[in-house]
Amino acid sequence: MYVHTKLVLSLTRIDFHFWIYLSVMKKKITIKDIAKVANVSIGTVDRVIHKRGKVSEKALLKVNAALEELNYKANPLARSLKNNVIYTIAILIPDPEKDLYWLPCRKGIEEVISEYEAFDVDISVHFFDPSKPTSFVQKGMELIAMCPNAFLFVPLFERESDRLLEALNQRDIIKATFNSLPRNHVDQHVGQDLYLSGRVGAKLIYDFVRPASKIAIIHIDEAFNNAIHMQQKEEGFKSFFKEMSPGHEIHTKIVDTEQIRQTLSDFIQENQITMFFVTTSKTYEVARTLESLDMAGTVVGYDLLPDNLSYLKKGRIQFLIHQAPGLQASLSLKSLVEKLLFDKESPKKQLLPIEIINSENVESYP
Amino acid sequence: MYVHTKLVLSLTRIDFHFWIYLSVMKKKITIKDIAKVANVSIGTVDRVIHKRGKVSEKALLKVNAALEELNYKANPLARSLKNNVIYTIAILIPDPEKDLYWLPCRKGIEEVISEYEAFDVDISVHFFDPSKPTSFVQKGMELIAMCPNAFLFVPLFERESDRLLEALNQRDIIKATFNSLPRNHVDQHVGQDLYLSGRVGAKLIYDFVRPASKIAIIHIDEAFNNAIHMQQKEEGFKSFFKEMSPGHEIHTKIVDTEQIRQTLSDFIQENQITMFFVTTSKTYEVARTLESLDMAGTVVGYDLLPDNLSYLKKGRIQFLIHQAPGLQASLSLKSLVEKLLFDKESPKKQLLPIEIINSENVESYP
DNA sequence: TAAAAAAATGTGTACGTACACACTAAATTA
DNA sequence: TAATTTAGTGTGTACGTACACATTTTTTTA
Repeated sequence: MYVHTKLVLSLTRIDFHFWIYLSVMKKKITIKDIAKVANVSIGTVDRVIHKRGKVSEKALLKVNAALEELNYKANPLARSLKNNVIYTIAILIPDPEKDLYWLPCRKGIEEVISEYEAFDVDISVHFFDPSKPTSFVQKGMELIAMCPNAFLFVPLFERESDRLLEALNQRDIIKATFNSLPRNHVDQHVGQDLYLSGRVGAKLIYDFVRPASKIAIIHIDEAFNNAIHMQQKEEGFKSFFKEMSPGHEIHTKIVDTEQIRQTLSDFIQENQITMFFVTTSKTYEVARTLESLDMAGTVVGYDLLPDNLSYLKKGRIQFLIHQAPGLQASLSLKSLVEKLLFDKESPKKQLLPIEIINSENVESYP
Repeated sequence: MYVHTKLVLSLTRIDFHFWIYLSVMKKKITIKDIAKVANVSIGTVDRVIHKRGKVSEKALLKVNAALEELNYKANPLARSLKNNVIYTIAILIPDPEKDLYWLPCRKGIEEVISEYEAFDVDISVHFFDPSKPTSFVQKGMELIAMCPNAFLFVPLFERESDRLLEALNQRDIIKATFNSLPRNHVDQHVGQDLYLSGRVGAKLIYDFVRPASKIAIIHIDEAFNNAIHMQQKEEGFKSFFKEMSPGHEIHTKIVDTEQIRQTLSDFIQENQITMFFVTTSKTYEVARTLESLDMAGTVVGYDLLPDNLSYLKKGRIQFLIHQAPGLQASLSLKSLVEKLLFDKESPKKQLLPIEIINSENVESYP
């Protein structure tokens, strides 16, 4: 990749420092170097590299040999500069105003946007209402119609996501998703293993379990049918207990956000539950209910929302599992940008670590 | 930053699609655009941007106005291309052959190297013997003498690191460190808050504590004097217990790697310790000792070494705190590369999250 | 007021890649 | 053998920035 610059100098005193300087210098291999070594013009080298024919067999051999020998790598900067195209990336995420969970996600995206402000990419963020699948499809279709080079979205709804993907297939748009569940035929997905996530929750609770402890899985959401992610967490959770403590009974409760406090309160008192695995970011609801009932309990749930954090510090939530929505968003966006600008390859499916948060290490998260 | 390209076209059928295409297209602002708007030559614009004078007040005003109005951002690609310099980065880390802990660190660096293979950076990795401070200084001095553009190292030893930093100050070399402890006057440091890290360990153990439990902090290392990081963890640990359970006695034991098993075994039996916070990656030594004594115990320690992982899965280690040496290394190297290539700014001090690992979420770590 | 000096401005070229176009040499046809 | 086609090759220019140098304009001096 590099060659030491050869040089022949009559070493006067002044030249001497120059020589030291140059002897350390390294030089990148360019097509010009290849052309020189293969004894052809840069045009021929270029034709070989891009395989657009019109090259004699003899020249082809020589150029390929030189390419190999000097280990040529095209300069991505020059390439990108010449390319002179502005790539567009459209992003569709749930409205953070409607659900606070998505706030870090927007923040992460905005950071990446300003990071690449000076580059030839045009990134735009759009929101849908997480409680309205139709808003998701509508906004999505609008964006797809504008034919961006890449479309990055949160596949919150199963069927609706597949509809968008179908539309994307018609056009030549890179398909990328993050968070929630990976769909088929997506070019790139960044997320977490939700089944494993459930097992992690189970292990955290298991460490506190006594034979008599009553355990419940709580799902808090308005659109449970579409949210398979909660089901996957439940499966993971149960699989762990099946292995470690097969006899232990585990209650499951789906709670609507309407009259949530009363429902929860009733459920807890009726069944005398003391250990809770909450599958969504609304974990604070359980902590709050326990607090109002003045009951002790072990609560493990999801995400670093302000309300969750305050209960974590008060000791009413023992652990939170961090889904890092911001990181997921920024990672997937970065991958897209670098793929477009420098055609850097990135893994098709990237599962981020499942991070365990307690009252202490929470301080180390931004 | 962008302008919609204006165009006036007589719309024949063929032109129509062309028009649609162009009307969506955006164009980056270049110095050429600025020159046009300010009604001067690009040379003048260039002089304004680089503040090298020889510009009339009138022109300066016009150019600055245009710069402001169009929100000009120099194209980092073109700039870097023109720059045409190969930057060198020298890296000095402990030899992974001598201490397995550093293996992911080397791996992380190698990944970044191949990631930027095609760019104008020349990154070289060098090793020192972590048990020999002199080897650290010697290798370090050699590298500094070669005058790289940046020098990235692990400040494992206090005094010796400061000696290197002094040498670096003589020359115009960017000073970067990761892992261990941040030193003064470094341009960039990536690490973890070790005091907080100790508190996290304390909290993890605290959740299991019964009034009668005997707790010990175990330091396993050969050169404790130089390793302030272990002291910081101890302080953090104790501070937590002082707050939460002031009366609880906490033993502290420094163990040399020589005759380690015997020493540990004796210590544990004599004091009837059941809960252990091990401040280094050699946590497996404690787990192994407990296993051989056939004693139950709670062990919290550091890092995902193979031996630690196997005891974690066996249940003989409850939690590991992940210091992510690989991530620290790759993050700091990336920052350096991007600073040199695109002069992207990065925070002077970056503290990574303290990650808690148990037998389940360990699967989600690479 | 002309000449000289200083200040301001514009032009040209390079970085490395990519591609259009012009060109030369060999192969085919009339 | 000349005219034409075709294969193979080389040259020139653009991308956006940065800087050296040439040129123009203004100011100062004689």
